[in-house]
Amino acid sequence: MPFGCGLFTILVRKRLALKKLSRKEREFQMHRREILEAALDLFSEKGFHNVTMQEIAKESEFAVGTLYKFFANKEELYKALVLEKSKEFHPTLLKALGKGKDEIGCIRAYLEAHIRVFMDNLKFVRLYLAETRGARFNIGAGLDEELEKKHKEILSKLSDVFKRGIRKKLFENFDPYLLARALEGIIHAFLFQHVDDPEGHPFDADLVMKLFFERIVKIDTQK
Amino acid sequence: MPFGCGLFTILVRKRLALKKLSRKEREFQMHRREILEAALDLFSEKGFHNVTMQEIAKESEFAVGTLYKFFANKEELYKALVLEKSKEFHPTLLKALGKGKDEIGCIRAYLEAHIRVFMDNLKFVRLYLAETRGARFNIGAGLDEELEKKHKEILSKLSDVFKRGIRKKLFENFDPYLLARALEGIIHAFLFQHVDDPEGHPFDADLVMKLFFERIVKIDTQK
DNA sequence: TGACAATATGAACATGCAGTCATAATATGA
DNA sequence: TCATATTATGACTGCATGTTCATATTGTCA
Repeated sequence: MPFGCGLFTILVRKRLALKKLSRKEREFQMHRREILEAALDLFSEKGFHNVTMQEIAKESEFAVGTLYKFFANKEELYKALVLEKSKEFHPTLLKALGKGKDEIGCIRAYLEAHIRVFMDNLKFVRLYLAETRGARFNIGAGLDEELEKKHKEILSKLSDVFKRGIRKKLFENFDPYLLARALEGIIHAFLFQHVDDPEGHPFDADLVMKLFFERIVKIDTQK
Repeated sequence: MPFGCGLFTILVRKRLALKKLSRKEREFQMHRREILEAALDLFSEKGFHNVTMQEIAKESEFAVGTLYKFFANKEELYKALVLEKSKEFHPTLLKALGKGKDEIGCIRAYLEAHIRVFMDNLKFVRLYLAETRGARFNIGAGLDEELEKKHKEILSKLSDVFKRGIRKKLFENFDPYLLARALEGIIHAFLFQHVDDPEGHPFDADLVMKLFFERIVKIDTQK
């Protein structure tokens, strides 16, 4: 029986999770991570359907059969990759939203966290955006729902911040949810721009704050 | 030899393009369009890799072999679909950019055209955004370059408008290219929101204009 | 109407790849 | 060191699907 399966092992792992991992378990997790890392390189470069298990095997220096000791199939491998990475990000972003002194501070903290986290993980961002935005054609089902839920949660918390700001008369009375969407849209636009051409138009949290919050027209020509 | 190939036919088609098409030619184009229409339904629903030629054949009510009379292979079919649709949109958007009285008017006209065109073609928008944003994993090469060029052209013209507005002291002095990106980001964010939940948060050109151009904060708490 | 050309058809073929499993390699511990 | 258990391996299999082509169907015109 392969390591890491079966009821007994699950119980053992549960127990160990609270104390410390056995060498076996550490190695198992290490190998798992190596596979995911190799898979990330390939998937982010060529997309789910243009990567073969052979390639992942070669890149990670395991045999094809070994991959199936860690993941039930290609789809599960992909899901694990996207979901586990996302689970690192989402709490960071959510936490950041609670860190400001006032509502503007919260938005700013969120922005900074967002930019930092994404800049540090550009390879993953390609995958994440492919799943979050655009067409999510990569897998059958299961990934969508889970990611969608987390994404909605962030949008919801973000619009709560806007809502509070509006109630406090800090912000103009726009639809808070659309404000959240708009902010996200600007961030993504800049991230894309940056991915396309990292040297081109540098941007940071300051710039996004100014663009988003300050008025752009000087004279009032709105009808 | 299938209809529509060969030097002679090309010359004939060229001549006819100026006058009118033969019945044969009209039928050929009609069938071609029907295939593309069926393919659009399927691709926009399931993505390039999850649609088979069999399915396209069934949906379009042609035989598999017939599809290959119109398109060299699956990839060419997909390319034709995306490129031809894009070629309808891009000129509309570009033209709209020249239609305003002043720079704000141009942006407004662009926005209205953008929203209208996209709303009328939601099925295609899914594909377009999958190719334009996010990961463009669908095909080898060839589509990317052409679409990218057209997309850059619009961004460039859009930032020219911002540049003129800044020079005229109509707009604050932001990087015009980033303004263009930001506007596009907001539009896309709202479009996505709309695709996800058409009843939820309605938006129109007015709203985007206000969100983009008007300041959002009431009191000045910027650092 | 019939003879020929143009076009459509879908069963069959070829290929690529996800997933398996008998065997090899390695680790364990007596 | 050896017997046994554990884990890794990659050649192989089965299937899905893009593409072809011999045949059937339809259109054309005398």
